[in-house]
Amino acid sequence: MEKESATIYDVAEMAYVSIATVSRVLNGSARVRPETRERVDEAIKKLQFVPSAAARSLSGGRRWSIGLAYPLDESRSPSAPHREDDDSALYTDEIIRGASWEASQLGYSVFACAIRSTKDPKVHPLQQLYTAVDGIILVDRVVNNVRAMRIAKRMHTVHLSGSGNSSFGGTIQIDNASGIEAIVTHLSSVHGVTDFGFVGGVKESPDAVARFEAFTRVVAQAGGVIHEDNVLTADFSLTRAEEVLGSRLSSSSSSPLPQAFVCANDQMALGAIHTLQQHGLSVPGNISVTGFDDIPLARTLHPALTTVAQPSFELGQAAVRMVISLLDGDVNIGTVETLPTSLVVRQSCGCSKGAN
Amino acid sequence: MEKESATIYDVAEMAYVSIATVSRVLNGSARVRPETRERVDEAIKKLQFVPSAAARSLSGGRRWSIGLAYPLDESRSPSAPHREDDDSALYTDEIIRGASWEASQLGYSVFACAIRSTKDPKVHPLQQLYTAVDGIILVDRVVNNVRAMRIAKRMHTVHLSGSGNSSFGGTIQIDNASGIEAIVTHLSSVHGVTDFGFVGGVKESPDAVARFEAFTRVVAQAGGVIHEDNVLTADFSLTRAEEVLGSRLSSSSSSPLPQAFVCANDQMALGAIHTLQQHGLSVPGNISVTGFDDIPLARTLHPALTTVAQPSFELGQAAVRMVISLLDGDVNIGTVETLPTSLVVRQSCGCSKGAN
DNA sequence: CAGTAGTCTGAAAGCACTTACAGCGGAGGG
DNA sequence: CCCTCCGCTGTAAGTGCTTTCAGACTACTG
Repeated sequence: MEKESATIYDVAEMAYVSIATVSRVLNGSARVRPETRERVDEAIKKLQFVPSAAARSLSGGRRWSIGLAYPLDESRSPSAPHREDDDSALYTDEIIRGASWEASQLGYSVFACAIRSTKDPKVHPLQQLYTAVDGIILVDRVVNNVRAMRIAKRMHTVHLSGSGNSSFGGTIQIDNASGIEAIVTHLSSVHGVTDFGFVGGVKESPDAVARFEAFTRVVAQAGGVIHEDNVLTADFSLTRAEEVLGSRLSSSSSSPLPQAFVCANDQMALGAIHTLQQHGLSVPGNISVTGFDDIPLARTLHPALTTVAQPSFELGQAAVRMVISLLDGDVNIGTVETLPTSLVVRQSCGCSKGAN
Repeated sequence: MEKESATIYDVAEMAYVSIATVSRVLNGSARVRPETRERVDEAIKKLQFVPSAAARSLSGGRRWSIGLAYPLDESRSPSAPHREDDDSALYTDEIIRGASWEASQLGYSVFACAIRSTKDPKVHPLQQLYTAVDGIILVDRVVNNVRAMRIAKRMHTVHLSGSGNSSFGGTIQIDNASGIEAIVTHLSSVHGVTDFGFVGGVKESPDAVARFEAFTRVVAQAGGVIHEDNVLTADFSLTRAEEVLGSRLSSSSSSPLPQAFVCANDQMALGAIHTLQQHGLSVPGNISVTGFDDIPLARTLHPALTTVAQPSFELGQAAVRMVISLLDGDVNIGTVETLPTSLVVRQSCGCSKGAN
């Protein structure tokens, strides 16, 4: 069953030159006499020769490809059907598209590899990947920090949505702070909200932390208040958000409900809206809810979700650009790039349909 | 800027053995004395050694990874914002997830690589990809047949949604015929449709051809009629479908409009519905419209689209399984596997909201 | 016409593995 | 006690490329 193909030796033979010359033609680097180059090109075409990336990379050349590792949601198994709220994956897909597009502009290609966190095979997929590429993009927390460090030690790495404190590669992050700021400011100035609640994510996520910090800061600046009972922590999932908010509503808290719940992502906002409605509260009639991410579902919902859009495509592009800069030595380890977010006003904040 | 890592030599030195023995431990193949093996394992751990996939594959070993090439929609560029009907991409994403999942079950990883058709760089991304993997999955028509042949010559290949006449690899296709059959039968027996119209795709697409053939055959079997004027050809896109249907409606045709338009995919069905509504026709009041693919948008539409669901995830899984079988020699070149489709009844055929 | 700079090309040394093949011991049989 | 065999390990060749170094040749100079 073995397949075989022409090698650089075959080309050299056919063109009456040495393999070194063929290599030069291939890489366009050194000066080769035009007629020689032509002979070689012809032989390449005739033999349908394609240089082996394996050999090429072994000998230290560039592979012109960059790897992108992203988490494969475990809920996506053959047994589990597509879930409505499972659109978090879309976020990743869009990043991959941005990365692929940008890479192709720059003469690279990206190999995207899904990593299953629960699976720990003898040889990690990431290891396969990173010996086949020039640099690696790590989406969010595909791997733990230990492994990330290990990878970064032998491969140029950029983290997407990382904490930014990574001294072992580049980081691309979005401007969580200004996104939250826009939300809170809108709520405060347009809807007159002064009493705020928050539904946050896990503390391990840099994004979650950044969003919460920005939240408390901006609310204080706007002169609003936050009752401790109204600061909830879920794990970025819809169901967990429903649980924590459910128990908050059932408990006899001393503080009143806030006028608005700011959620750290859209999934949790959906959960929050659902739970509030179940408890007989109208959104945004009785209480406003906002999200973060702008997943596609957010716009078709009733009420449509007011949220913060992340430039997913651009995130991918920026990551590719940074990896290549790292490769070329144009940029230093530890560089952090922050991409802007934009407020998307819909109805769940209290704005009417046509507004903005 | 160079990164470096431990090699097999370092491990050998630390464990007081030869590199051959290290290699044996790595591959678990030959018999190595337990205590020796232990020493080697220890050294590997201590040095955080990871074998270079490049070197490994150069010397003939398996890479334990398979490539997946898919088309990158050109409409997805930085300048073009996300379009509502652009969900065709989701189909691919789901295939990739299925493939990744299955591969990880079987100890492989998949590298997904987006191919831009309009871009023809000096070195094709596919070439990068296929020297880094053991086998390749080609989604739909990422590359033309010539290139596909060339690839298949030196690499085990399986086509997704290919024509199936490919003598140069395996093929996974969906059961277009029974999907269309289900649609037509439903339309005929439940809604009493006898006069059918069709909105088809480009002739180059095996899927388009198969769907149209099945359509004519089954309508005939059901005793229905098809007026030639009502057989429209678009290119799988929403806008093109709007155009061709628009000119059909404006023209003074001798034949009446059909009772139902069967469309070769969902995008075109959306276009058809929109155009019909623009011309003052109600769907499904005056005319039924059906799709094919079951894109997410199909269910949130008004009216919700009756369509045929493809098992995208399973498609990916099957493809991976077949590549590996090809690799192992368990299956022959030219094998074709057909996956079933399922009818999804919603409202655009005329069924009421709660039905089915 | 020798000297010298400048072009182009080839030989060969890696790169980090896998895998015959050979060799080295000790155990068992004659 | 020698020979054979077997289980384990090392030697070395091969994998397809890049790149350094040096050589061959041409084309100018003085």
